[in-house]
Order: sequence, then structure tokens, then C-alpha cells
Amino acid sequence: MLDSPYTLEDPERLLVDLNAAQRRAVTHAGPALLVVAGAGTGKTRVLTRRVAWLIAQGIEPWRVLAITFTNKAADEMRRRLEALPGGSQVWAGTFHRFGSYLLRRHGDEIGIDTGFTILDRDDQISVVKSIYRDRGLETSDLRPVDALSMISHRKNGGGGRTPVDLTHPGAAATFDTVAEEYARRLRTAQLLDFDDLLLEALRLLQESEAVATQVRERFAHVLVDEYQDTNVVQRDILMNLLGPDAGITVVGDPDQSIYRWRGAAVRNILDFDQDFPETETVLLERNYRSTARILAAAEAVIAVNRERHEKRLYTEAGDGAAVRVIRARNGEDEARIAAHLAATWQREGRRLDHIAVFYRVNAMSRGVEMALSQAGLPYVVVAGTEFFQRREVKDALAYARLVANPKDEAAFLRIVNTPRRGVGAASLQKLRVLADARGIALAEAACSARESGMSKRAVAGVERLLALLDRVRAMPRAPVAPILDVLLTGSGYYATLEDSDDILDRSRLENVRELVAYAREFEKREPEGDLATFLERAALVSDQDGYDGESGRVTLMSVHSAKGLEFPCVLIVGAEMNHFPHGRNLGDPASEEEERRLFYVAMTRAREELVITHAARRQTYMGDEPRVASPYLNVIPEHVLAREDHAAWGAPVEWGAGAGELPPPSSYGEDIVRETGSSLAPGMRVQHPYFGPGLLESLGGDGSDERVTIDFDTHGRKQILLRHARLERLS
DNA sequence: ACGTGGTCCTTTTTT
DNA sequence: AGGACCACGT
Repeated sequence: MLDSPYTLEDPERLLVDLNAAQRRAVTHAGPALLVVAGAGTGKTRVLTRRVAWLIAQGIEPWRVLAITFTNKAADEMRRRLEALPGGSQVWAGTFHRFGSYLLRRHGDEIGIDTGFTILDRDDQISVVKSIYRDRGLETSDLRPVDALSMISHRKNGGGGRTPVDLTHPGAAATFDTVAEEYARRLRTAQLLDFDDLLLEALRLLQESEAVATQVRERFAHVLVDEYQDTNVVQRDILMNLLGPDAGITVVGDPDQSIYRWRGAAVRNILDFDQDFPETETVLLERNYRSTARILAAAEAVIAVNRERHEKRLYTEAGDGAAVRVIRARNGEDEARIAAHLAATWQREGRRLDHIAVFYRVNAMSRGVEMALSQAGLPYVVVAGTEFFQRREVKDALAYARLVANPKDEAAFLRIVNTPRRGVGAASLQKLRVLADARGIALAEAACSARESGMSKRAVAGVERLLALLDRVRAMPRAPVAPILDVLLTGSGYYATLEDSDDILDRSRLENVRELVAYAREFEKREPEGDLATFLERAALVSDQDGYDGESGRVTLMSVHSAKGLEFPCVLIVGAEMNHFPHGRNLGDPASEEEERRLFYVAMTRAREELVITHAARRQTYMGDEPRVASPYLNVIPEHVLAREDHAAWGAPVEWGAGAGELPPPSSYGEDIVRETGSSLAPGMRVQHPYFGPGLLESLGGDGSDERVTIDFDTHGRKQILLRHARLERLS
């Protein structure tokens, strides 16, 4: 690009298109800088420019560490910095990748074998479940996933409340056993879970003076993006990373902290100036992304939160279109409306990849996907990890993991009998006994299968597998794709899928082949990369990594995955009480605030068009249920909204493939509320947006003072001012 | 050892 | 409505 600002010839060029606050951030010279950057204020740009600025000031690129929230963001930053001499030597990546990087090089200093493999969530669950089986634990005392979240909670510094209630008899004892055995198994199998990557990296910096010194001497400046979503372990890593002359820059927005549930501590950003002395704070408040109406709507929602530090976003963009709130009859209609809107936008000349649909839970993508297909609109679901979590892909990777780490228990359990080798539960039980007796990893004990007392057939099966693995390990410095090919062919994995007449196996085969293709691509992209690196990349993909902004398709994703992105047109579906905010997060003020921040994140992704939909009824696993609009929709000032009700008029409406207009909406809001109010009578079952269902006992007052008494199922008897409450009648 | 069918349970978000 | 788990039969 001709006018790229990324040049060292004239560092001032790095600043020309920045506003005053952004410039202050980019050029700051002190030891610690906190950039509080509201949504759409250009923080990514500031961060990248700052790296370039530091390099222009004479810091060697390889002495810069940039921690991003996704690999995608790291790639993006590297791409921009490439224009600078040495720019590609900046270390850019996620915290987990940095942890892995340190441990791969220096782990042995603290007793971690550098040939470790990484355990993902599915693997974690399978390890825990196998502990339950081997130790005779009861899942009714404590669910394996709950044991796991407690283990994780404990490891990452335990922000927030304890995720699981251990007062249930047997739960505490079960947890202790699981936690202890889990740690032991990971250690003997040279496995690190996601939390370990951070925790052990921290321990490395704390316990090895040599490594700490080396790292501190290397990095002259550390930059961290999305600081509001870091946890205390990550903060401690930073504190241990900085040499006396090193600088640190963090960028974030407390209002966009959405990962408390996995240990993120908003306190990190709020207390940054106490953790790092001589901090200067720069506030970015000018929003370059959204129209004034969208911004006003979003601000109204976030303003309800009490735990925040005030900041005021402003935009010089025009008012823009009204934020549309659409009430649909049910979930299917809602999805059809979403597809219809996308089709309309497209007809108006919008690119499909400028349109995004966000949902609170991934399960909601299904309905939207169906509606889009029926409308003939191409779409893409952004869930990068999804591919790597498929059974067949995990199987293939498990083979590779065993090659890299012969002790990898999770990988071993996964494929020891896939395809069938006659090694069932009974055989594995015997192997476990042997492994425990010798204090070695399960997969290691497999080498002594003969001595375990397994059946002849099982021993033969295990030995066939071991021979294959040995053969591959003997391939000297082979690239990854051939390794995978030999494994999948030699094991009979390909053959099994090819010979199957199950339709699903067709696509499984394709997925496995796609993985091999991915491996080839990896080799091209990172010629230096070995098998361990490949496996690390595969283990640490993030959902956004696969996102292509120019796919030409409508983009579907969870709100969490949408973090950091922006789209001209945004649709938020499922804006209903108990769904968004999610029912599980109601009742605890801190969780409720996080839900609201999540909604705020969703809204602030939009540049020009924001449409929020909800359904009057929805099919849930409990059956067809009446739904109440999200309370968030009640705090948005009406003058920025356009409410449309497609549920009020009886008959279902067919919206064909982008044909025609939506049926004339009835307006709702004030009118409907009063209408509903006057039709209320004692004895009715009603639904309140905050208090849920209840029995209407009496009506009183008049005019604007009209009030009702309701005995709520879960909140007891309350008097409610009718003009404040959006009551709905339940059948 | 392994496939089948029935039952129960569950439903958030992800590196 | 879908998946995970168990019991049973081969």
C-alpha cells in the first residue's frame, strides 16, 4: 500500500490520522500506560501504531511482546508490522501461546518435560470421567464438568464466586479425590491443560532466576490487548516479566469485560495503576464506529450497571437509522425475519459479509441457519474451534499427539481402540492397574501390555498400535501432513471410514482430509514448524481465527466470539428474559452486570444498522413456552427505537425467500402496555419481565397511578405500578 | 467385545 | 429435542 503509515522514514506519519488522545497513547514515553478505550474508539489501531512507534524510537522489534486476545488479532498485527524493517520479529500471540512458548523452551527448569502436549476441554472431561470410573466415584455426588470447573477456578486465581456448591454430601470428598488424581495423571502423562499453560509459565518465571532474567532482559516493552478480560495469573505473569527498564501498555474497556465466568478479573484493569507504578491513563472516548442512535441505545443499556467507571462515548457520525426492535411470533418466525432482513439489505446493495447475526447461545444458530438456507442466502458460522472438536479430527490429532508425547493418556485412551483393536474396558482396567503399580503413565504401560494380563487379542492390538507409532517416530524431521497420512493409513482409520456405508462417515472422511490439507497449509506458512508446533496451533485455535471478513456470506456467531469485531449491519436474536440475560446468571448482581456488558458488546459491534429481535413464544426443551422481551429493551430511549410487533396479529405469516415486504407491523410500546393493562383481571396468571410469572390478585389506582398486586411464584407478593411494568398475560 | 435400544437428563459463554 | 449413559442381547 502506497500510503501505509507503517514506515520508519517519517515516524510522524504514524500519527497523522489519529486524534489527540490516540496520539497521546501512541507516543507515551513513561514506564506504564493504561489505555481505557471505549467500544469503537480505535484501540486496535492505537495498539499497532504504538508498537510501530516504539520501534521507530529505537526498540528492536524482537524486544517487543504483544499479547492479543486471539491468534487472528496477532496475525493481523504482524501483517501490518511486516512493512517495518524487522517488524515480523515482534512476538505477537495470545497469553496461552506465550505460556506454551516459554514452557516449550525452558519448562525443564521447573520439571516440565518440554515434549508436553496440550489438553483441551474434551480431553479434560474424558480424563475426569476415567478417574470417576477407576476410583468408583459417583457422578451423582458431583458432576464431572463441575469438578472440572472447580479445578479450573482454583487454578486461575478464583475470581468471582465458587462455581459449584460443595455442601452436597459426598461432593467435597469426590472433588478432593478428582482434583488430586487429575493433577497426578496430567503430571505423569506430560499433559498441560489451558490453565496450566499460564500457571506453569508463571511458576517458571518465579522459580527460575535464570529464565526470569533472560526473559526480562529480552523484552523492552510488553503490550496487552483486551486487558479487562485477563485473570490474576496473567497479571502476575506480566508483573514477573518486566525488567526494571521495561515498559508496559495495556488496552481495554471495563464495560466489555465478558469472561468473569472463566476467571477474568475486571479488577486487573481497574487496579492497573496500583499494580504498575507511574501509570499514565489515556481515555479514548471518540467512537468512530457507530451512528449516534446505536451508541445512545448501547449507552442506555450499560448505564444501568453500578460497577463501572464512568466514561462518555461520543460520535460525530450522524443519527443514522433507528434501532429496530422486532417482536416475532415464535422462534421460527424470528429466524425468518432475520433472513428476510438480510435479503432486504442485500437487495439494497449491501454485501452479505457486512451482515452479522449474533446469539447468546450457540444452539440458536440452527434456526437462523435453516431460515437462511431456505432464503437461499449463503452464510458462515464462525466457530473456529468447532472443526477441531469433531470426533474424527480429534482422533487424527490424538494419533499425532501420541507420536509427539508417548505418555499422552488422553490421546491414548481416545484411539487405542479406534479403529477397533479388540481393546475394551476390561483390558484398559488391567493396563491401569499395571501403570499405577509402576507409577508410570497409562500409555507407557502399554509397552508392557504382555505383563498386564490382557487377552492375547488385546495385547496384539496394542502392539500393532505401538509399532505404528514407532514407525512414525522414526521418520526423521518429517513434515506434518505425511505423518498424519501414515498414521491414518497405517491404523486403518481411513479404510474404516472409506468402507463404511454410514452417510456421516463420508463427511468424517472429508473432515480428516481437510485436517491433512490444513497441515500442508501450516507447513507452507511456518516452514520451521514441527509436529509439536502444529499440535499447539491446533489446540489453541480460537473461534475467531477462522473468520474471514470477506467471505461474501452472512456471518453467524455467539456474542462472545464477536468481541473485537464490527459489522455495518448487526442482528441480535433471542433478546428475551432468561435467555439474554441468561437465566443462569440471574440472581447474582455481578453475573447480571456481566450479562448486560455482553449485550452492550453485541450492540456496539454495529456500524449502521442494528436490529434486535425476540419471540413471543419459543420452543425450548420444556416445550412451547411464552417468552418475555429482554429487560434491556426497556431502558433504551424510545426516540432512538423503532418497535415492530409481528406477533400481535393472529395468523402466521409466510415470508418467502426474500420476496416482498414484511407484513405491516403494529406498533407497540405505550399503547400495547395500556391495552394489556386494561384487559387485566384478578385471578389471571401474568408474566413480569423481572419477577417472572405470578398470580394477579387485585387492581387498584387509576390513570398513571394504576397499580396491581401480584403474588409472584418466586419473588412473593408485590405491588407494581402498571405504567412501569410490561406485564404479559399467561394462558 | 460390541451393537442396539430405551431412559434420563440437560441447556451458557471459550482459551 | 438431542445427547449421554446404561442394560441387555448377540
